[in-house]
Amino acid sequence: MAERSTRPIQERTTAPATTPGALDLEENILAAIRRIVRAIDIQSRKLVASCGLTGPQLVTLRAIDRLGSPSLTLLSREVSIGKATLTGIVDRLERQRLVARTRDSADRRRITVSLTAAGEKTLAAAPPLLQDRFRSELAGLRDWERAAMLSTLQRVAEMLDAEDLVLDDLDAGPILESDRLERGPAKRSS
Amino acid sequence: MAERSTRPIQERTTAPATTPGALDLEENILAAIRRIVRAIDIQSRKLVASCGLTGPQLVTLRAIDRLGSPSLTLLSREVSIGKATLTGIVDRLERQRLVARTRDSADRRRITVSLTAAGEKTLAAAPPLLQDRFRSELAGLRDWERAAMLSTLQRVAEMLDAEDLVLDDLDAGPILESDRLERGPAKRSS
DNA sequence: TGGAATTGATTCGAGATCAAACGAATATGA
DNA sequence: TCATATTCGTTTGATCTCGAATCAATTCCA
Repeated sequence: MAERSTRPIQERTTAPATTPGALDLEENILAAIRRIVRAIDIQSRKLVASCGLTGPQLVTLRAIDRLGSPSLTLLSREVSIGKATLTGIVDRLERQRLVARTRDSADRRRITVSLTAAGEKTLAAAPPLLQDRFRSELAGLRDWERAAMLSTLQRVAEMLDAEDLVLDDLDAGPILESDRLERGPAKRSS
Repeated sequence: MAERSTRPIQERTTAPATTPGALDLEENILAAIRRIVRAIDIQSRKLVASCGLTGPQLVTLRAIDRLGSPSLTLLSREVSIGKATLTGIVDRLERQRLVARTRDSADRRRITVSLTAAGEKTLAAAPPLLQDRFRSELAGLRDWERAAMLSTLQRVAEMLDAEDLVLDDLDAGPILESDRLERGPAKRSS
């Protein structure tokens, strides 16, 4: 602090655009998100040590298992990862012999990805993606708290990404699946 | 839509591991976070087009402005970015002549980073970090809703990262500054 | 004083991330 | 039929991300 007084109000050249004070909120939101992202990334690296898979790799592996033998584009939509990125992830998964690429005979542009036996085995043995501490704290919450937490995260996600659904192509319908969890006001703006 | 009924309950190959149903919550939470991350990343790339700075670069620039001429380690803590990462970001910022590194004369291990005139100018002209749509929706919320949203995000961040505060070193005290916003129960676990 | 431990920053290695550009295959329309 | 458009996956280029290892400077203790 104390510094603060040295630099008056810092000349807000960029217009407030919203309510005064809202800017700080934005920065705090961003800061919280940054911390979340970082924590998940760090957890991902620990995962590598314990089972040889990174977070995105494990998420991808799970999605492949869930979807059967999806095409890359479908998989990309499912896990919210761009096709370009997914290509690299699948490359590394394939290098470890956990998945296999197959050209679709009907539509030869398509590549389907499927788990190998080793992949299934690895998947079955893989630890959870989130920190144990998070999971136990989560378990300690009341149902409505959990629901509210998820709901808030999904709300933020919607507010942020609905606008920019560009990502390579990604035109297909909404992928939202927020279980039943009523959507609240649902402010369908725009 | 319609798809929904096609995919029953999705064959859980991986064992539940906790309370049944809890896993789905985790996956949904993770999915929401992934979407948030992606949206922010995409926004970051748009930022580059509009002002030549990426999100992390802008965040860093702002923190430098706010802190005066911080050392890299302090800056690292402030923006929740590892020192290794920050070195690269500052490199690129320096390459653009927006900041300057200076060796601290008192402690010559330290490097302080400060804004150049060009950096200040760029910073003043930089657009907000979050999507306009997000910002306007945020502005449309009631005060308590905004507070609840921030509070939830911070709570999630706490639940996730308090455990893993390794990040190179990062031992110093809490950096939290969530303005006044009373912390609620404050569950000082551990 | 002088070696050991600590701290600050950088470098290295690996992976994730996206957009844009690309080549190949399929679909569409004239 | 054939040219054009669209879709699919990959490649390329740039950044971000971290931990671990490393080098330099400082502090600590004997």
